[in-house]
Amino acid sequence: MRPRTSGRPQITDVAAAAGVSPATVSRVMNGNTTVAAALVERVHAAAAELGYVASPIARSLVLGRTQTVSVVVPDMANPTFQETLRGITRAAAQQRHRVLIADSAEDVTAEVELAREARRHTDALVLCAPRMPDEQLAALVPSLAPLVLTHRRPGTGVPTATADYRAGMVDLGEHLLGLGHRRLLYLAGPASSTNNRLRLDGIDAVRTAHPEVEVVVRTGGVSFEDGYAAAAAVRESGATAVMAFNDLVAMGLLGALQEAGVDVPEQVSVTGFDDIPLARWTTPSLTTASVANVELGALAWARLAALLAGQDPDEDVLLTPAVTVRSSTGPAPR
Amino acid sequence: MRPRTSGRPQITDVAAAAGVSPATVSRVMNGNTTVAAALVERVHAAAAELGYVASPIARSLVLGRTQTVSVVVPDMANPTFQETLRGITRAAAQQRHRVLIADSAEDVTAEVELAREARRHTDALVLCAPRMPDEQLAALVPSLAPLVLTHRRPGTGVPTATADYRAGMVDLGEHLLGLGHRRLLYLAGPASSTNNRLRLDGIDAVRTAHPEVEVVVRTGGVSFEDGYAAAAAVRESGATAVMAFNDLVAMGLLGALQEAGVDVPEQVSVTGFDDIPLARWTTPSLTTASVANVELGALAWARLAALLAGQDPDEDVLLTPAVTVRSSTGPAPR
DNA sequence: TTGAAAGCGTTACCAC
DNA sequence: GTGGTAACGCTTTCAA
Repeated sequence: MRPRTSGRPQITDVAAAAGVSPATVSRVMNGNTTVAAALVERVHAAAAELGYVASPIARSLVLGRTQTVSVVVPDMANPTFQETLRGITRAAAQQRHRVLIADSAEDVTAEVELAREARRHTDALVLCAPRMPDEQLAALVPSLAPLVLTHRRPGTGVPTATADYRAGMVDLGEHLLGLGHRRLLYLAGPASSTNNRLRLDGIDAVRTAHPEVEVVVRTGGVSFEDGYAAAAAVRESGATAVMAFNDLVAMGLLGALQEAGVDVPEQVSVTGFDDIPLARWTTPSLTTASVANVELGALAWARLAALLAGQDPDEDVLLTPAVTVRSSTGPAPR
Repeated sequence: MRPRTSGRPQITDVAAAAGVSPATVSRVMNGNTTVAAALVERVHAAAAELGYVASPIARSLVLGRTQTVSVVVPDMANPTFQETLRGITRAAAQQRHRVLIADSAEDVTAEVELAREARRHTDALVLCAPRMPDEQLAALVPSLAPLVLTHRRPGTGVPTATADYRAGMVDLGEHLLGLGHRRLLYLAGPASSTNNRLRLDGIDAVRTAHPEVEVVVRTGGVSFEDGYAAAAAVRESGATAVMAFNDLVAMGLLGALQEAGVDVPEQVSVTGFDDIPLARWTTPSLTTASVANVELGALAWARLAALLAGQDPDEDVLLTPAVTVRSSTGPAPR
């Protein structure tokens, strides 16, 4: 016979101490009301005495659920995913669920296996901004369900919570046009990125709505460094307003322009995207499109919770980013 | 008889398909070498055919381990803990361990219960910057072990990985003194915070080493807003150099000073602490003490891994923050 | 080398 | 109401 592996008291210990059967202890611990008050009392006393808490693993095995969900993010260092993860975690905690986290480090191959793995250990899965192509995702869905997506467009039949990047871009564009700008520059993100694609769609919508306006697109990037490096291209372009792919790029650009003696917003207006916490604190503070990622996370959890409860999740979420006007945009020069 | 709860193939299915016993399947799946090559072959084929993967829950129950550890952080929105969490997660993933995350939202009461809860579900626990007092922590240790602490001083007998905030403060002070500053101001963090206590110790060390230097202490805070609000106090103090509790406070101060037309570093030098990702991108860029939190996380994992393997963890980590000189500090005026 | 069977610690069905 | 006991899906001892 093997020695008892855990030093912790078990249900049989409590049962013996209370002079009842394990079944009764289980009933009491789970709040089953069909137990005589006297026994309930004795069981609680015995459990408290021994410091008994049921083994979650054993419960998971018999109940078929872990009360835990997994979240797979492409990059834990990215503020967007940090916020989303926070939203999910806090919402899940409210309903006594735990969150297992997996970071794919932007590796598409790893992402697939990580998702499978993570899902196996938990009851459900949130894929944040999955990088894998639609077909691959669609093929995975059955084995990953219950599944919710964030930062990715609906279309796979999976409940989704994301932001309307296209609309955000349009709104930023309109803001700049309203300030009199007629020559805009979009510093694009990675060509392969869905979110960049959506922003470009927004740019196209602006072009269509305002044929008199010129919108140039240049490759920018995703990071401070990329934005910093784009300063030269910005100055050459002759644009009076620059729309960066995200806040990081915008901040890098801001720094480079300042160093070059270019006044923002007097000479050039700059917009970001995302409204990361620091956007408010740059000099000048950054006009950007605020994406409510924490809320997005909470909404993703709500859909997952519905799925777990066997209910139909609410319809897909498409949060419209709010244009937050700060000091980095102003009237077009001259 | 209950219906089979999971739709997934089980070990008995594979055994049947391969014409062997479940025991043999288990042995093959776990790489036990005492199985005949022919059987190994057949089992692998059957498993692949059925898409069999052993249930982690069932394995956990019998093996007594989950291959999962918990990390409790006081605030997921805090860059320090995000970085530490990332360090832990990535290091753990390398050794095929998962991470369960819990956010106490700076609630000391919740922290204790959260830690207990999290630990029950996993093999071990990392407490990041636990806010609870020493005695309470010491009392909890037995029930939480294996346990590792980050961002907290050793002393409880628990393996610890933290940064030497005192030394960082001293080094920042010396940097400023080297620039000719003779009147410094420290914008203190929360009085209850251990990390503020350590920084104050550093301030005291500077005072002792340089009796001719005046170091004023004012309550600052922890956030951008706090730093922004401290600008007036800074100007009144007459200090030529300000040491902020952290980068966030320093950035808020930078913004307020800029708005007030105070030149940094020409009129006032400013230092932060932590070197969060954006410190490099403020204008002017921020001189600060860099704490290698990702590395700290990895080191915490290493200690936890040792504990899990039944080995003695390496000695406690006390990383010295590196003074990173950027543009927010310069020679004292006049 | 292989298989039977006894756990791992619960829950829930079925009797009483 | 309460207690036996068969699952839950796996690993590992023990025998053959």
